[in-house]
Amino acid sequence: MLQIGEFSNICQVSVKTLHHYDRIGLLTPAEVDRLTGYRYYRTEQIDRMIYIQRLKRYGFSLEEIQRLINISDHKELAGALRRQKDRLKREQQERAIILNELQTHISVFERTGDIMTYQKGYTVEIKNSPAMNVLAVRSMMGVDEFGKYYGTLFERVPKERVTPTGLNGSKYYDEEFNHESSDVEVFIGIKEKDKADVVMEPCECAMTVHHGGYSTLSEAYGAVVSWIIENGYEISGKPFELYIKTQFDSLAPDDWETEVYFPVRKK
Amino acid sequence: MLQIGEFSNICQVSVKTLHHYDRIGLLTPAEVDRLTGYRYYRTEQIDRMIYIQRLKRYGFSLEEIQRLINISDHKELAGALRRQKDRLKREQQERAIILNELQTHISVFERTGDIMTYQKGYTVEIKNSPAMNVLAVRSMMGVDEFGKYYGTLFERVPKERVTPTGLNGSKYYDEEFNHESSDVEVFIGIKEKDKADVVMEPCECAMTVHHGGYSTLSEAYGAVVSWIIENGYEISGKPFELYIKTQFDSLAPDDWETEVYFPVRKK
DNA sequence: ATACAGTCTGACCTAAGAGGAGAGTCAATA
DNA sequence: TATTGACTCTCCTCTTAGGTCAGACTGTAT
Repeated sequence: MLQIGEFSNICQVSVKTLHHYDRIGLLTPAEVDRLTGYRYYRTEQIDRMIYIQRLKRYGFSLEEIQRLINISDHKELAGALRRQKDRLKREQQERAIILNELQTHISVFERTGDIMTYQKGYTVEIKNSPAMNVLAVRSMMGVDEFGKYYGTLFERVPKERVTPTGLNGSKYYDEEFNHESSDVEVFIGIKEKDKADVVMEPCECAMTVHHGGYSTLSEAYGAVVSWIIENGYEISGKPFELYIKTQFDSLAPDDWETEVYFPVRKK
Repeated sequence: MLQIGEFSNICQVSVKTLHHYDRIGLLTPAEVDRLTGYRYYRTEQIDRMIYIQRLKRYGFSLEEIQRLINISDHKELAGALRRQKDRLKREQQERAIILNELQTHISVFERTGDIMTYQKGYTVEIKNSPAMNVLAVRSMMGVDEFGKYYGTLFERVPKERVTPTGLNGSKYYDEEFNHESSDVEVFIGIKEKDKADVVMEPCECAMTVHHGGYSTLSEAYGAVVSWIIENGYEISGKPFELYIKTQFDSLAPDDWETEVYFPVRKK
């Protein structure tokens, strides 16, 4: 039987952590002295502790670890691990993009001496949005679900014998911003007007082109809205984006291109 | 003047976030109605908000962002950004190692059907630790500072005209485990006994070899301690590690090799 | 006048422990 | 046997970056 201090040492975790795990029932000591409350652990519990630490390194929360430990089905467990692996991979990619961005930002800053230069490069102009016939689906969705919805749209292409124009985008219906779920319509342009879900008429828009990954798209939005206010226009409709160059053109995030449109009218 | 809702929309942050930033003084509205408490923002503040969001993406805390915004010196700011870049890079590397580990773990699990197999592979044996004469430095340090201390040791090699044996390691004096700072002695083996800081005599040890990155070293410790208890030995001294194959042999983490020693005696 | 959307403050909640206070416990020494 | 010092206990507060109500105002449109 090991005292909590010895056990903590062996497993390389703090006593505080063991207290915590006991409280939440993730790893309860093999024995607890009724009188003194002292916790005693068995050597067999080291394995469990090490397993827990490993799952924690893999990025699972303690709550998830609880569940994983109680899974007896091999396939279920393997599935959970594989999903976590995919999650980690996606996160790695996102962070790689951010790192790249930071690197660029630093070099721009060192050349120009202005920390804002990097985000001020938007040229906003008034332009008629293109007329488009689109297949569209509108729903509450998180940013990471866009792909799913585009999938369903592209599945309809052969079924409904329509011809994609290659011009795809999404429109934001939200009044207030929310990260997890927004009211978004994603759409793909098609040639056949009669088969379209929605016909988007051209309208006067303030527009800019965003270069780079989507994590900085809000800067383009900010730039356009600032421009609209400062130039005596007002917003007259919901904004939308057109994805001009994307990952599907096998380009790196740095080379992606997105057009941001805000319908406007002169005040 | 923009209401908080409009401003939140433009900048793609929630109203709550704006409340929060106001409270901590990171971004206070240009005007607050004395009577109603309503917050009003100016369009110029969009830039600042966007800058804040950008720094947040770079991984700075709000507190750090406060400080960064008030830095007027270019070099200082560039330095902070570069340090952050290095931090992100290091984290990326660590996560890449973990991802690799998880991948291996999954494939081992799918082959063996046992989730523990991966961490049970330690062969513990009784062995005399090698006699060593070492240059050593002992201090309270965090895991990430090891490199620094090794640097100071290697600087002494030419100065004191000693001959490294290539056998390097560290010894842990802590009773209780602590992540941020442990009482550690790092040492490098040298040939000259008379010039050594410490002469490590051979002693009976329970020993195992750990393959892979250092994040899982605690599993080797757990394995050895378990073995010691189960095989009727007791720990008679402080444990230490010898780094046999490391990054300095230009190997990937998977191929690193570390020997873990625990001085023991038969009970 | 009323409805309703927008906003306010304030209180409590999150994950995974860290830190500390004050009290009790264990084993070895004087 | 008494005491010391190390170890452990419970309980409390604190951390980040906001999210989630509740209850009360406010502003505008009908």
